Amino acid sequence: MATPKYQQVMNFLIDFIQDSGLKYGDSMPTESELMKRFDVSRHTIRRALSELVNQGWLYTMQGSGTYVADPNADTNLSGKMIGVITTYFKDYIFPDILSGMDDVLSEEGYSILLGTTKNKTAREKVVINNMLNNQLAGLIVEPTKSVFPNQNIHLYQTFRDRGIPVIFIHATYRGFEASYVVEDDEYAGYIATKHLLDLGHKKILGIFKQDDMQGHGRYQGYLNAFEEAEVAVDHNLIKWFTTEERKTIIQEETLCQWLDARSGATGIICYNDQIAVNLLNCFKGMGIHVPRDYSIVSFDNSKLAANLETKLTTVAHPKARLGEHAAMMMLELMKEPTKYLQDVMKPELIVRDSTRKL
Amino acid sequence: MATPKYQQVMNFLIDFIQDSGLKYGDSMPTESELMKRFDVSRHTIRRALSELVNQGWLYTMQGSGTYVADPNADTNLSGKMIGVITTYFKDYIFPDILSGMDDVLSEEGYSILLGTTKNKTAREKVVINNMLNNQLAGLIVEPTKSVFPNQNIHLYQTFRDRGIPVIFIHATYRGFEASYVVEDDEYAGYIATKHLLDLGHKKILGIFKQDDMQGHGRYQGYLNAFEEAEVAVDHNLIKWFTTEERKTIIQEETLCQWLDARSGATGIICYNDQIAVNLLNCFKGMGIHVPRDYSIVSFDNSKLAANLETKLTTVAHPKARLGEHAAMMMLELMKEPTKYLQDVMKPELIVRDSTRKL
DNA sequence: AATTATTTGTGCGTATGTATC
DNA sequence: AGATACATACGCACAAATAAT
Repeated sequence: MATPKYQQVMNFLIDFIQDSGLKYGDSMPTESELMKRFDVSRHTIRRALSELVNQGWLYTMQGSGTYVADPNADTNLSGKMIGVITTYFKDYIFPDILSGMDDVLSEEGYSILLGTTKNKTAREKVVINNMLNNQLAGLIVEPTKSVFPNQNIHLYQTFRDRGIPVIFIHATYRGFEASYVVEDDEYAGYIATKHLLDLGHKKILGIFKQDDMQGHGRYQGYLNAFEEAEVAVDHNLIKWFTTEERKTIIQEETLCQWLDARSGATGIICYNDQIAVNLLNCFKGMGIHVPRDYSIVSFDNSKLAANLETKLTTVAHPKARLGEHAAMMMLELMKEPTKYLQDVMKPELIVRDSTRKL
Repeated sequence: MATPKYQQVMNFLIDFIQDSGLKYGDSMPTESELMKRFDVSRHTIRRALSELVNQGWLYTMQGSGTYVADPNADTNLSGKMIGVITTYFKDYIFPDILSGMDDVLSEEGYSILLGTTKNKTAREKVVINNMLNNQLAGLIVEPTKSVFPNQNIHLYQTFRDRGIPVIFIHATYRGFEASYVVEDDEYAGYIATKHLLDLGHKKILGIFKQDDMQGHGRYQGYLNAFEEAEVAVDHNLIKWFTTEERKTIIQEETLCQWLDARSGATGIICYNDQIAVNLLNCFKGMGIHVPRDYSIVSFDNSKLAANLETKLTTVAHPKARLGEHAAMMMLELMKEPTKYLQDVMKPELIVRDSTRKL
């Protein structure tokens, strides 16, 4: 015997449920009907049905009938989980994002299953596969190396094939239509640069991250501000760095050279607060004063920015609100998994002590 | 009929497995043996066994027999998860602790299932129950309101009954023997206070948290340092606060009164960096200078402490290392679930600019 | 190396209990 | 109250894999 009869019945019934588009609560044929249709004993039918109940396809009510189960319901034993994949979650803005999500999701009885990729696609693959093995109700992802074509996209597609909503935050993967909640990075870059231009700065250095979409977005905003102000952009003023270089990009020796070769610059747009803090520390050692010698605008408005000796002018990242929005979007998508929702959040400039009028 | 026969058989077999301490791979009685023993049909036995297989207790091999399954093995579909319950995880030290755990656990292919209690036992109960519904390989818990008798302890006991290791971090529940990784809070309070005493301070204010063990531990260390230095303790100098009061405890109006009534004090021991930061901000508005007017020592060495205008002298919390230790302990306990392990980590004093010699 | 007994897997038939409609 | 539908339970037969002889 190739495949046992009860398995044949199971396979038929699964196809039947999917093809005929049965929804939660729709009733299945009775056991005796199935006996006749498949010409097998009641025992065989019951075996098939009970396996399907166990797998979460069906549920039974004694005296009433057998019905199609809601795949997202808590009919199955496992608790409700939302997977969250981020690059990191230590320090900086991730705890706030996660906390915002938790506030919303825990209210609805969901727990967060956490995974970090450290911005490495190899780790991302491992993490996603691990998440696939758990029965998630939804998945929220901060993309890893979002500017590059990602070989893990088919894994995200697998979630959607299973009817599990996927939401990207912070950035998206190009060429992959999906729901997302992002900050308007271009606008952020624009208002940061415009602020310096408005203060009279013309020669403005830019330090941007090369391997995520945020860096590129903020850079584009930088260009837009210059274009609007009808000031020519000097591409020689831009410095790009990668995840791997993020800790070594700001060092006193190289920084000295870089600045000397670009004398006359009076403003700096800094990819984020962390880089800005490193910069300030370096400057301290070099006898460079902010904002006297350089006006600095950075991004994210992390805790650091407000507590430094020279408080940073920075573009506030929505953080907790972004997490909340993503979580609320998830709750919506779980009701209508076929939809794609988008949410672009406007950042806000916070002027502090690191910028001055020329 | 009260309970069906197959369920009676199931219950018996579960007890049998647990009581006789059967391990992974040990063989169960054969179906015919069980038929005789329970005097039921083969059908009933098979029904009981198949349910137990489904629940992950047993596995069968055709022609060979029925065997006890390894609860921690990946025989079951779900990915490997470690539950982590904390009071909060936003800002402050929790991201570091979690990050330390993640570094170790992700290496071994585990994901972290997160739950936050916001220091409320009602929420703790919900979170634990949610975790119980997921098949965890282990549970790491930061206790909620650890000084009070906790009505959720029986829930933690349930985990252990299922052979799932439970580790407490940060604090423990009184009267509940368990594995834990904690900071030596008493020692932390001792070295903080001793530092001020060594600098010549005698009248030292203390601000402590009332509803967790850390506060009490640090307070005890405070007392110990005074005792060792043979200086009498003035209990009037101590201020206690609760979770609910943590945001309002430091306010200019009340602070003024409090300090006036305790004139002559020159040092302050602050429950943690957050309180200390609030204190410094208040002092700024009141024209009080640190360390000129007061020497302040706080605890935790959070990111805040090093980036303030007046860099805080603080007792460094192991943070990431604590997370790593807890994770490594978990890996050990999963091999030997019956053991109880303990790890008390010594904190270290970091002297910065908020203290001075009298 | 082949046979045999043991053990689980598949399948049918029947009877009775119990909840629902 | 009765018909219907699922739940529990017993018994039998044979297949397939394994382990021991």
